Amino acid sequence: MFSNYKMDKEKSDKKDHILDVAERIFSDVGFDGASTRLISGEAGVNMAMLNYYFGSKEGLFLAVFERKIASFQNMLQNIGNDENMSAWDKLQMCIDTFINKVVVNNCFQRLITREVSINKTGPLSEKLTDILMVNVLEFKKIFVEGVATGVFRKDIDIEMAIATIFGTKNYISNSSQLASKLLGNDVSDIKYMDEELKPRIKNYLKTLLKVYLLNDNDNSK
Amino acid sequence: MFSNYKMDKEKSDKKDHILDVAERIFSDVGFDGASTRLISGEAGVNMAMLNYYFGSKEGLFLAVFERKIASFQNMLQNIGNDENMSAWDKLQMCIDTFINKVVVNNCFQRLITREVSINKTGPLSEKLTDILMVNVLEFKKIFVEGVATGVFRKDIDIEMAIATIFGTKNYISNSSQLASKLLGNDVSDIKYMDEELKPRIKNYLKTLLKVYLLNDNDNSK
DNA sequence: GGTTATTAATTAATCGATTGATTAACTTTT
DNA sequence: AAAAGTTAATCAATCGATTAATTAATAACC
Repeated sequence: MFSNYKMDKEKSDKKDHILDVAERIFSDVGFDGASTRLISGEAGVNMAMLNYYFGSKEGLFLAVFERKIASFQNMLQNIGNDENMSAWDKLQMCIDTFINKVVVNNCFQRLITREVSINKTGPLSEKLTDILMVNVLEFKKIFVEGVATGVFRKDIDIEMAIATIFGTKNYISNSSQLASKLLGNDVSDIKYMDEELKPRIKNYLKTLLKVYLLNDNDNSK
Repeated sequence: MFSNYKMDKEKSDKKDHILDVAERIFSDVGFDGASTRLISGEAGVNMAMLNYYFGSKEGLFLAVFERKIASFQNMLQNIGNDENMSAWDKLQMCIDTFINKVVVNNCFQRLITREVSINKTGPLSEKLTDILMVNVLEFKKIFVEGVATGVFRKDIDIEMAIATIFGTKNYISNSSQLASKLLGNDVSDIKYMDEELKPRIKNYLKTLLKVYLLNDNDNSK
């Protein structure tokens, strides 16, 4: 009983540790660039353990992916299902959640964007796309609600607005080098990221979408 | 004399052909995914020719890159240096040029975005970033001019607006699968791309930036 | 409860395949 | 004859995956 529990916990700890390391390395150098030798080496386990636990390199990658995605989707859905908020409030809150979450895990988000952009029509690429679509659809639901309730203008381009939210964020967080040159600051500096860049992105996106989406713009303010 | 010209032309044709093939393959499967055997095979040349002409696989990649980027940068600069246009007109024209150019070569743009997002601090990644920055700075110049001439509002976030232009476009064009699901159409369908999507992106970006940037918004229209 | 059989976990060594690059021989052009 | 272009063959390195052997943990049995 006790030993059973202990054993399960240790095993899961070890798996989690491998997933932690794999996530970091995948994010840094991409799927192709991350060798199983490097991952197992930095995780301090034998190379064969990766196949023993996850079947293959691709299985390891999917395990990393699935572990990561769950919590974020739950947060979005909880906001979307709140009855007491207007669509605009929901959208603002989702943007906050999105920027908070995704800037912390920006290396992981980079990984996803990169792998999805590869022209492979394999089950891996399909699966990644499907999971990303869940987030997209959460945003879309809010936009549709906003139009239906009259909070948003009727002539907005919902799909493009979604592309702007995700695209703007990706552009900043997907390439540290480019973003650092554009912004004149080191975006890998956590202090700058937390105290300046994150609030700036949030504020910008809200201001931008406010003038584009809302019916009752008060431009004098 | 004559034979010299002929020879140079044939050689350059051959080189160009290799670059054409390499560009397509690099764009489809990424730098790591593209083997020199595959490239040379599809180009119909011996594998050793790639090293003979371009020194290495990385040299070939840079050659592809540099050949591609020149014409686009010239177009942007010509627009930016036009004395007879307002900053807003320039920006609109740059957006048109950008969407036209980049949607045609979307696979190539995808390649750049992907490779730049890899956390390598090598000369290749640096060079890619530098070349991309040239385009970014062209846009920035227009924004700064717009603020200085009073055409744009003074409280706009220039860097973020740039991120929105590039980011929104990238989000649509970097993943065919995701974009197709978001838009409900096959974005790899050239007819749909040319007749519907491209005008839609242009119109959206102009409308969005107009309400965000301009001082004299006529929202009643 | 102690001993043994069974299963799970882990290791080192190695497999075949593929990678980018190079060599030396050969052909064409100058 | 010299130089440039081109080829097939091969290099060493690395890749993901697998094997067989060993150790650790669990179950079964007397």
